[in-house]
Order: sequence, then structure tokens, then C-alpha cells
Amino acid sequence: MAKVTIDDVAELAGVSIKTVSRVVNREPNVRESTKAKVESAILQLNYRPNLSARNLARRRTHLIGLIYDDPSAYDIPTAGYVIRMQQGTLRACREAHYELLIHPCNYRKKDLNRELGDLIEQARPAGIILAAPLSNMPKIVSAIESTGTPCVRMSPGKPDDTALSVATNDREISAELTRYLASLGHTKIAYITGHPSHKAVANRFAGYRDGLRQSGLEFSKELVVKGDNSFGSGEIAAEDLLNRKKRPTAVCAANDDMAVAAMGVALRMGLAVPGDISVAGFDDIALARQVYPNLTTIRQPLSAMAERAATILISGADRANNTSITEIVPATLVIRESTGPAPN
Amino acid sequence: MAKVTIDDVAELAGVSIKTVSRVVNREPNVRESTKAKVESAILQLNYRPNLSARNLARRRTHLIGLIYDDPSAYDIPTAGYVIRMQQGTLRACREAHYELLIHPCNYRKKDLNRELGDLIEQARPAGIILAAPLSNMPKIVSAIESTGTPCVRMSPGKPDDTALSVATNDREISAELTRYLASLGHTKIAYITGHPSHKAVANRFAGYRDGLRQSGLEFSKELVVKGDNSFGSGEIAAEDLLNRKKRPTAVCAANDDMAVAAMGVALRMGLAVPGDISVAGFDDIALARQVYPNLTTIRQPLSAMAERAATILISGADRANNTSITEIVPATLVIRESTGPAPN
DNA sequence: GTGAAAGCGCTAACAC
DNA sequence: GTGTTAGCGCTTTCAC
Repeated sequence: MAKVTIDDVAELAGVSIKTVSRVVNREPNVRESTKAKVESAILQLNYRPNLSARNLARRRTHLIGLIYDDPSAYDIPTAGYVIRMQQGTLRACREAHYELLIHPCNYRKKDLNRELGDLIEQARPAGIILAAPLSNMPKIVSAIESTGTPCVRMSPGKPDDTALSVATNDREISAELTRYLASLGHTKIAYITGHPSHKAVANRFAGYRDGLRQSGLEFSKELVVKGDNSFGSGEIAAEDLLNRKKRPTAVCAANDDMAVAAMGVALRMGLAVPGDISVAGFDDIALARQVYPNLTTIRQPLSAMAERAATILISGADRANNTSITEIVPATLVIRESTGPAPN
Repeated sequence: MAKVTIDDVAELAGVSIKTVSRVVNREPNVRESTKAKVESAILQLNYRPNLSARNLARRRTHLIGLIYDDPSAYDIPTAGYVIRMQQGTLRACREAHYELLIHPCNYRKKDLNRELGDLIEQARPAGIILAAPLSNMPKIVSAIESTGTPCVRMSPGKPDDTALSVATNDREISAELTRYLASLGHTKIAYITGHPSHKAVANRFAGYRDGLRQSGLEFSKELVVKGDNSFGSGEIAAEDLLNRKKRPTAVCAANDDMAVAAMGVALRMGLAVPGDISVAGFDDIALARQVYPNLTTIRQPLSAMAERAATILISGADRANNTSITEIVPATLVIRESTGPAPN
């Protein structure tokens, strides 16, 4: 309870505070016997360094800031998204004895730059993790970078960038999903596209085309219907697709909301899923496991991405090395009940 | 970018750093004209005080620690729970220019006390918010309190405590729900109890009995079936209740999982909800809005509770005043589609 | 009202 | 290998 400082430890161990500092910070050039003395004093006194003092002296903190958009109403997919990012970041922080500062914000706010400036100047995090869609907003990114605080962007739209970022293999995994459906005998695989403003979504569509080609299937515009990521648009698209004379036997959607909507349309039409029609989504939102049949989908490695981002910041904070990296953390295909062999 | 310090401001304004400090901290005894000069210098230089330095000098930080249990697998109800607490805490923090440190932890871990000790000694949060079920664990509470860090407990089991805490009116709101059902003409209102170890759950059951009495209905043991908070236990309980000759016309469950399960059983039996049987839950988990019919339930004011907890810590950190408060934030009855008039 | 000086508890240079 | 001396940027006495 009585705050024990480095001086107390130094006195008890009979060394100077600098030596204590060396031991605490695992610096070299300390004799084993001295080190042991210091360590026993630390244990005996239950000494823990004061972070504020350390931060002040080091001119940087042991804090990672996680900044993400905070929709006024947290819908459930968002809650899961946020929690997974937090979990990943925390894993990396724990290990390195960093703490996590979370800062949800509203990108529509006028003075967001000012707000982030305050956060950075005041709390001085060692690094910032910027989640999508903020990571796609040049003004925000440059506002952060102008402070000199290292920043890793998660799922930025374009990979061809100068900054550090962590992304996933949207395109490749979409291709894998498509090949998986083809391997089940499907030849007419439809696709419901997402909202054009969502950058990553375009990659998913490209992956679908890749997958068709790799499976020796021909791409057909007929089988592509526009959606906008919303549940409603998925219903409309599915009604279009499933009422055709030559019905597809599989439908991929650019996100889970639309996929679930499509599945609902199919079931209401009396079609069996996956007997008559297989349905697959993308994101692995909670709903994917709550509908019946459970939705086959692609799970973004959000937690792993955030962990990598934090690790990059924590380790990179040391080296002056400002190389631009776009690190790819692979997504995983989650095969559940909504996909199966094509009807013959 | 070049870090501007209090000295720069003092120099530009032509005053001493102490005067700048006074202005920044809104201390009295500064002439208006001096204040104006300083403020303009601050604006011009875009000065923001360095928190580490301030914390070191003040011997306390502007950090609120939010500690909660982190189930290895974040199920969806938990994600919503966590997010809502974070949101509430953040609202209070924003206003007071505090930052939020989150620290999910595992109460089953042996060295949790040590872990929390590290957190507290190192980050020195100005206060700790301890969420349930950690708030019910004497060892953890005392470990935190022994550091002298103010701590507010959320939903602690017993209100008759020495510490600060924030709770909700489980019992009164349960009574209200029961009266609401009675007012719809229900006379046989069944209850599925929760897991006995969950303290708050007992209050819910007591509220049910209160509500019956207040509505002039007789309590009957026959209408009470044991559950354990799990979905499966809700199914078993519902099967028992709904297969009776003299079927109840309404069922309350101690949580939403069991209520949803009960509703499923009723629907599978061909009963109309709420035509033949009304069903109500407690918690307002996401699922409550995702099932059909939407579940009538009770929404815990998690976000408001967390906000109050943070506000207590932030304002209370100043006064030495160690009074024990248990503040009650009322829950709200959310009437949706699963409850309706009793069949005649 | 305002300022000078002495810390807060640590790390960073540089000496020894 | 180890200690000494300055800071880090702010708040706090306590003078004036």
C-alpha cells in the first residue's frame, strides 16, 4: 500500500537506482549476483515500476490505442467485431506488458481530427491501431501520421500503400469457397454482390471469378445480381435468382446478411437448403450460427489481425525502421450446413 | 509535431509556467487578462498537457480501469454485455477527459490477484469498475481495495455492503412484469427459476412473488420449475409446464435463454405465442429481438450503470469521502410480441 | 495574483 | 559492471 519506489529497492539491495533500473528493464551489464540481490529486493518489497514516471522519462508510453468507428446503435455484428479486435489486441498487449486504450469514435463528427489529436498528444500511445472503415479515410490516417505516432491500419482498401497495414486474403478465400462449391458438383453458382463503396467487397467478387476459372466453370453475368450488403437487398436478389427457369444450385453472397436473407427466400419458396440450393456468405456474423441451417461462410481473422497489428506496433516501436508492410492474415472457410452436393 | 510544453506556452504568454498550469487546470486566482493571454498562447501553439507528466506530479492518472470476466469463447450475449458496459463508461470518461483502460480477465486463473495488482500498481488508474461476476468475489474485491484504489462494483450480490456499488432493481422490475401479465388477464403465471449461484437471479424470483401478491394472485409452488439459466434447462422446464392438463397461460423465465427455449417448445407443440401462451424473459439479449415472435423481456441498464460507476469514481476521486453507496439504476420493461392477453 | 524552487519516480548519458 | 548527474513536463508548496 505504501508506494515503494526504485530508491527503496536500491537501498535494500545495496546498489544504485540505475542498477535496479537495469535489472527491471533487462538491460545487459549486470553481474548475476547483483541481479539476484536486486530481484530478491523487488520481490520482498513487491515493487512495481510507476508507469507514469517511466513513460515520462522514456518519452513514450506502454499503451496501444485501438480506434474504431462507433455506430450510435451497436448492432450485434458490430459488437462481435469490436470484441474480436479487442481480444486480439489484448493478447499481444498482455505479453509485452502493454495496456489497451480503446477509443470508439464517430467518423461523421466534424472535429474528429481534433479529438484524435487530443487523444494522441495527451495519452501518447506507443502506437495506434486503426480499424476499418476509419482505416480507409485519408484525412484520419494523415491526421494520425502527422503526429508521428506509429499507426497500423486494419483492412485498408488498397494494399498498395505507404503505411503499415494488416489485411486478409478476401480474394483468395473467396476463390477457395467457389472451388469448394464446384467440387460439390455445382455448375451454376450465382453471386450477390455487395455495396460498391465497401472496398474489400470488390475483392470478394474477384475471388469468385477466380474460383470459377480455376474450377473450369464459365463466368456468366446472368448469375451475378447486385446487392448493397443489406438484408433487404439480399431478399430481392434471391427472389430474382430463385424464380428463374434455370435456377442456380448455389448462391454466394458478399456478406452474411444477404446470404441469410437469400436462405430465407429459398426456404419460403419450399426449396431445401442445401438439398435444392446451397447458400454461402462472408463474415461469419453471429447470425450465421443462429439460423437453421447454419450458414457456411468465411470467417475474417479479426482477432488475429488485431493481434498482428499490435505486435507490429510493439516491436516496431523500437526500431526506427519505417518500412511499409501490408501483412496478410488468412481468413478461414467455415463449412456448416447450408452447403452441400448439387442436386442431380 | 515538435512537442510543445508548458514552458513554450509560458514564454509566449509572458508568464510563469505556474500561471499556465493554473489556467489549464481552471484554478482560481488568475486575472482575466492574464488568462486570456495564456489561452491565446495555448491555442496558437496547439498545446496539450502531457498526461504522463501530469500523472506523475499528481500521483494519479486520468484512467478508469474496467475489469470484467472474459469467457474463453465470447458468446454473443457476452459481447453485447461488454460493449454496453464499455459504452457507458466511455460516456462518463469523455466528458471528464478520462481514458478507459479495459482489462478482461479470467477469474479462474490462479494468479489473478497478482495480475490485477500489476495492473493497478503500474497503470495506477484513478478508479476501477468491477463487473459481475467478479464483483461478487470477495478475494478479488479485497485485493483491489487493499491497493487503495477506489472501486465501484457493478451488480454485486448483496447490497448490504461497505463498498461502493451500482445495481439495478431486479426485484421491483420483476414484480412489474408480473403485474403487467396479471393485468392482461393471466391468472396462472408460471416461473422458470435460474441458477442458484447467480445472486441477482434470486431477486428476480422474489419480484415474481411480489408481483403476484400485488395483483391479488396466489403463489403456487406448482407453477415454479427449476432451471439453471441454460437453454436446455428452459426446454425441459417448458415441456414440463406446457404438457400439464391445467396449462399456465403465461411463463416468465429468469433469463432470456430459457425464455426463448420455452417459446420454442410452445411453438413446436402447436401453441400460439402469445395467443395461447405468453412468454417473458430477462436480460434483453440480442436473441430476444431475433426470434419470432420478439421476446418481451427486461432490459438491464448496463450502460447507464457503468456510466454512473465511472462518474462516481471520477467525481469521488477528489473527495476523501469514503461513504458506501449502493446506487440503483432502474431496469426497463421491454414489451414486445411474445406477451398478450390471456386466452379466455 | 503571480512566480521560484523543489519534487513526482523513472531513464539516459556519461563518468568511473 | 556500476554509480552520478541531469533531465522528462508537470504540480505543489510557499514566498512575494
